[in-house]
Amino acid sequence: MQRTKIKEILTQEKTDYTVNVKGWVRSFRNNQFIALNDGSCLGNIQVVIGLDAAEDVVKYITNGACISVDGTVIASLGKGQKVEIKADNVVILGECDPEKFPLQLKNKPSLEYLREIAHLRFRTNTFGAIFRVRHTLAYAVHKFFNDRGFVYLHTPIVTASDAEGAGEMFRVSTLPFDNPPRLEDGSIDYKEDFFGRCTNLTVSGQLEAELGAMALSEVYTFGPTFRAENSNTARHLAEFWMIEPEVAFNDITDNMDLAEDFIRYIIAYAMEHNREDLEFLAQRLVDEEKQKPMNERSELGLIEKLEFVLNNKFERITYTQAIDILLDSPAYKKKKFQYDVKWGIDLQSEHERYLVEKHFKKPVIVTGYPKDIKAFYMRQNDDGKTVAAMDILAPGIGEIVGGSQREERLDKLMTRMEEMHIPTEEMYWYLDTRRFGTTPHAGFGLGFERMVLFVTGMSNIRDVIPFPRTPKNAEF
RNA sequence: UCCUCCUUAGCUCAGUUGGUUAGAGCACAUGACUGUUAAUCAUGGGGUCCCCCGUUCAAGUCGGGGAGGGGGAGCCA
Repeated sequence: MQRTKIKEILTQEKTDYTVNVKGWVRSFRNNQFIALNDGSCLGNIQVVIGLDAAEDVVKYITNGACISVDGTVIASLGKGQKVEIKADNVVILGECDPEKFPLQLKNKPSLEYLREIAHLRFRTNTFGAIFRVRHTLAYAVHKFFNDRGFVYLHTPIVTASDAEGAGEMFRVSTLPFDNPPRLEDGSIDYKEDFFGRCTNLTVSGQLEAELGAMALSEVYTFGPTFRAENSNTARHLAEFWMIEPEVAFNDITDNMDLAEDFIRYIIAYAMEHNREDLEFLAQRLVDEEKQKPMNERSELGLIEKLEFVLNNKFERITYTQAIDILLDSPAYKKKKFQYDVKWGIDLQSEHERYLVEKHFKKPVIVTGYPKDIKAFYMRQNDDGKTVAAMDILAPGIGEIVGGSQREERLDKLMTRMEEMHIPTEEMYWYLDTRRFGTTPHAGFGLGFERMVLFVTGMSNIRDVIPFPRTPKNAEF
């Protein structure tokens, strides 16, 4: 018999038909009632077996075991579920020794413990919900851009460009570690390496995305990104997924509009398609925060927070305005900030948090940063001091989007690169777009895991990617 | 990398002023019961108290060092 997904049985609520279901046992009560989950949805189907069931089958129906059930869907005789399966035949597909199985759901295992058994944590309600939501968000990313005529551009994972300065990079090499070929001055001879030059894993697909945009008009990337920073925080990964749209003819305002539409669209898509999972995650957050003092709890529930983002425009301010707000804030006057505030500084986490969580209480887009704290490719404003950068700051997450209008004027771009000691000859391919048919264009990068954090209400980025890579951790 | 907290049974955690035999719930085993919803009840097995060194008559408990993890910060997205 063809397998039926548990989601289909639970949502249709039809009765009196025969089915086959397969899944993993979540609980087995009273030698009669199996809570079975196949990952198709949050809920379990209750499978009822007779008290006369074969003993050599019953003894292998343990938490974690994988079973196949043939039976009839009937209206449940008990309370707590509308339909259940009266089993005619149960086959043990995979035994699970309960004494050795590390995942004991009744103990409400901690997120930290589950991280250590990340290969099994998919079998919990929480991680099932997270990864279904993550999938939906990823799908919505492609749907959003596809519906608007963007081309999905696969930018390279291996790159020889280290010009962007977006952080430490992972070296890609086939040279022997212990005895690499060397030049006369003792430095490593990369001409002998696989690519004939020094190569690394990409830290951003932006520069290549710009090349595509300067012909295809609208492109986006969505791929893995690698940073070899020794960052040990709940918001950083060494391997993460980044989305980088790049649009010809867009200015900084178009760029902000695109980012806002994009964020709203994928949240709305998840709200529509993963309502049950999000409601479960909302309840999880409430339960988790019960242990916190009142003043540290979220003002809004998860669902309310997402609805708020859907229904309210993001606040748009300039960097200069942000500094003025901070200087005028009670927190500044009471010397609550650890880092000083003055025009020209890079905004610290505490400053961003104040703006987003205390002052505006909604996502904030900050534009017009001082050029000295931003990357070379950002378009210089007429004031000679600032660039057309934009950062979107989200409550609880911090920077979720970083973007800019790009400097399309060759002379200004070259001058800036020279000031920042970026080799213009090596970057000829980037500069060629400004030499041959240049035009204003803009784009941004969005950290996908940070988006998943925001939507699921989780607080550690290691819990929203299946197998997190962080300093000293590449397990699984 | 810095600050801070934590590490006791397979899991979650208690363990008083340093005191003699380290506990509970869950999980597991055996038995009972059978329309349960984290099923229930009874009985039972289960410990490198993270590691090393030290103080002490005596260390899970105090001190020093180390490892791993959490939270915050920096770097960064």
